[in-house]
Amino acid sequence: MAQGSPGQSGQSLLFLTDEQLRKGIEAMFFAYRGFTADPDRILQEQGYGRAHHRALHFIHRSPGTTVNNLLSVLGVTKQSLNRVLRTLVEDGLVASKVGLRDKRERHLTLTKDGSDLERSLSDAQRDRMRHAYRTAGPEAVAGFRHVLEAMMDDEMRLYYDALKDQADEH
Amino acid sequence: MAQGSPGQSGQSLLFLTDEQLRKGIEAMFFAYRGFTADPDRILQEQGYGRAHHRALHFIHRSPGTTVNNLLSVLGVTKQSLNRVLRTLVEDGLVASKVGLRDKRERHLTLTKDGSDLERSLSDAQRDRMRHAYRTAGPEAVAGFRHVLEAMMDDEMRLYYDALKDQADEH
DNA sequence: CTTGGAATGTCAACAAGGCTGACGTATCTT
DNA sequence: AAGATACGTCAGCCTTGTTGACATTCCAAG
Repeated sequence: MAQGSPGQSGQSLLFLTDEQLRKGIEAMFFAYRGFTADPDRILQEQGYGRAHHRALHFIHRSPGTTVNNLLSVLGVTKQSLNRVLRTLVEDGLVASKVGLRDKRERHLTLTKDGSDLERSLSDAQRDRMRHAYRTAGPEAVAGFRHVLEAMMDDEMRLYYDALKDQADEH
Repeated sequence: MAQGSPGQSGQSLLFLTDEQLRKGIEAMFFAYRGFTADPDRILQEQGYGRAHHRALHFIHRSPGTTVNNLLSVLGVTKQSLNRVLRTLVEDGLVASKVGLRDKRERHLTLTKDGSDLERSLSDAQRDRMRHAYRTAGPEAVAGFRHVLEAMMDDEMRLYYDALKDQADEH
């Protein structure tokens, strides 16, 4: 039923057929596997999982962030995040400091060791991303970002934009 | 170190800076969450998980496929797949028939109920994909697919291309 | 000042869904 | 007849999601 009937409005809508959409869905599935494959290997060697990677990434991205902030961005429960965070703190990769203004808050930063691991993880992930970008070219990359941004939940796009803006002010 | 040194070859390589790559990485992260959000809601109502969705998707995509085929495409162990497959067969969503030529094989197809659930899942996922495609436009979509394909592992691209080709012959 | 509610973070227990390893049973294939 | 292949299963482990209960801290109303 959703097979775009031709001659819609002069502009071709062939890219919206169910078949094209299915290809996009499978592309997301297979590509995401590649996207996480390299960091996953490194993490496994160290006895960590993908959840640790996500925590390290966003702490690196927003040093001094609170547990609650991280919770919102990661979209998991605080109990789930806490387990991951605890091991990272115990292992000396993340520093958790009680807030000065509000002592209920914990401000999170990476230690030297944490930075080192984060770097090795994001280097691996960037290498693959760079390869994909270089292969596809600048215009494809613009389209890639465009589609992904349109695919996010509105709430998530806020976090995405906030991080993006934070990067722009320098 | 990976901040693209300017004046490389006349062509701008600004899209390969670490900052651009980081934005791409976060776009993948947030977009994938959106990508799975809608089916996840439906699945939860029915007491299933993402693993069931993947199985249903690829059985729908390649009716009569064998367990081994599915294993390769999904990239999980047979024990893991078997747990999911067993519940789907028990619940009457998937039919498992002994092979005619090779009786060791089981050929998997969706039942009426299985097709119904698969359709409701893929409708939800396609709706979001369609919205993203429509928002971004045909050229962006081409770029999107291009980058994703370059991001896959070679092995996975084989499965992706095989499925794609299968669709082309009609 | 006190007290109750809201916010923040921690501990405990459970479930889904990955994984490895070992094994059994049919069924090809040589 | 012997070995390889396809599939299923049992057992047990790990990561990472969930809910529920609880301690601490802050703030605002009385």
